[in-house]
Amino acid sequence: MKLATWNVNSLRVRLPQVIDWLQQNPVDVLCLQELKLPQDKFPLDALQAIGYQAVWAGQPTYNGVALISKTEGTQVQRNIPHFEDPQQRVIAATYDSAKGPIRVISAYCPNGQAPDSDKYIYKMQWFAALENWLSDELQHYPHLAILGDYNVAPTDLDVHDPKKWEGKIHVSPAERAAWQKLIDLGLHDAFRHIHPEDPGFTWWDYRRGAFRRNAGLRIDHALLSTPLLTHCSDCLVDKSPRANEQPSDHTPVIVQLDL
Amino acid sequence: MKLATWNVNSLRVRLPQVIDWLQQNPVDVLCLQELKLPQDKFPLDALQAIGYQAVWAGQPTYNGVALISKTEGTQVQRNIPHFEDPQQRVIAATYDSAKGPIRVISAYCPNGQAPDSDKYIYKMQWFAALENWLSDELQHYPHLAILGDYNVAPTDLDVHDPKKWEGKIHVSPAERAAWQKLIDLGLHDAFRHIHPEDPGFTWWDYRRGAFRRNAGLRIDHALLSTPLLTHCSDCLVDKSPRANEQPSDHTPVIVQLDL
DNA sequence: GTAGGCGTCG
DNA sequence: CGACGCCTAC
Repeated sequence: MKLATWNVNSLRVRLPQVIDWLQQNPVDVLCLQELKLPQDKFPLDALQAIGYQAVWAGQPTYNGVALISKTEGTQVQRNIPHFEDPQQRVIAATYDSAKGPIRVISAYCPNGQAPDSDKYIYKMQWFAALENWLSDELQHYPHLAILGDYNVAPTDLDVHDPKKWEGKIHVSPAERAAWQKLIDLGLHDAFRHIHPEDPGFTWWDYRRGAFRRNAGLRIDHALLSTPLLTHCSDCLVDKSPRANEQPSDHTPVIVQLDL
Repeated sequence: MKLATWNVNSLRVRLPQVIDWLQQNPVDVLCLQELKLPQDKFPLDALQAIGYQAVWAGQPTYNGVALISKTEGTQVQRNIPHFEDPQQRVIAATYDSAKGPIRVISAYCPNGQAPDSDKYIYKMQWFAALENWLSDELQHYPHLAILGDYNVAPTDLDVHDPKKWEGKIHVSPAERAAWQKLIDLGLHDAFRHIHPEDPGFTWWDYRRGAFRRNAGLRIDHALLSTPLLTHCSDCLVDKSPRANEQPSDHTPVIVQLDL
């Protein structure tokens, strides 16, 4: 079973690339973030035409997440329960595997703007709510995978120029502490587990030729529950879509689960 | 010698189509309208790369005209003399031919919005200034051609559905009278001269599949001075660019001058 | 319907 | 830099 995550930065604009990518990479579940389209504008037909199903949570202009899958997802959950939020940042569904149900979550964690901003406070509250919810989910679903754009680079290895990023969002101590709390729930960073030394950047700023200079961050992650990690044989970043014509600033991360 | 006119509705967007069209149709002078780019953003390099020169008058967002030519134009005139106007709607230059100099003008006449609007008044004033200037120009340049988007359909033959257009801009009596005053200067409608019966639409609204239904207007014209008309052996509308992927709403008009 | 700007976001 | 919504223009 293959899972993947991709912040597409507008599904309307990126749909041809997503279709193309899925045909080249027929993963079982693709988690999307930043759909940037209202609930009723989701391009379900185009995805069904290539043999995929989908569940999604959209809103106009901002955010929006989806799960694109070969089989139908059940127990679909939009947003974090008990965390009232007009922003659509989470969708979860359960998929069948040979080893029983797998809970898959697509998450678009807040960006946080700047460490002294209201949006940073929201980011921290959001992570607290996520952690609280995940501790619950892990009770119900031992096989749990949460993939998405975390907007956190967990360590300096995940940052092209740690000096430059000091004191900025994505790397601040509070954000890294929030990340650690997720890990402490019994979740594992699949890419870092497989590649202890590879930076594995997943995002490059559109500006100043960041991709060309490989001036990136690793902020898109696949977190796996301990029982799932035992089945994880590979995790990789597919840099190629970042070199497309009209690219997203993020690129996909793929996890191979042998089950 | 071949002259042509094309309202491109953003040269930035249409540049590849213009390059392509010039390579298929290596006219001597191409008059462009609605560049929609500031003076310093004109894509001179791309045109030079295919062997063309250019003079232009740009402004941000709106209007803007150019003369793209194989040989250098001289006595370049931007705007109508003695008619102060921040809107860039006219550029003129002189080109050499076997029979002596030819004055070529690219004109983007005002749209006029609606017959009861301020913009309509401006349109009428603009035409008066144009007429005044052209009577002068004709004294200096017996071989004069003024090509462009006139935003006037001279007769009902130039309108797909004259009933529907009654009382609207492009066809109002005052606009047609302004057109007639240009004709009365000793200018001749090249297309209508060659094709007395062919509607020869040059513009189709982007909306409601107007091009598919051929619901167009003939509002782009080549006017020739009497001495030039004697050399005019053909005039045609090239509808093909209107069928392009991201088309302008206008399509080129080409004049063949045997000199 | 298809342009370009602006302001906002990331 | 490149999304979107809103505005204006044609």
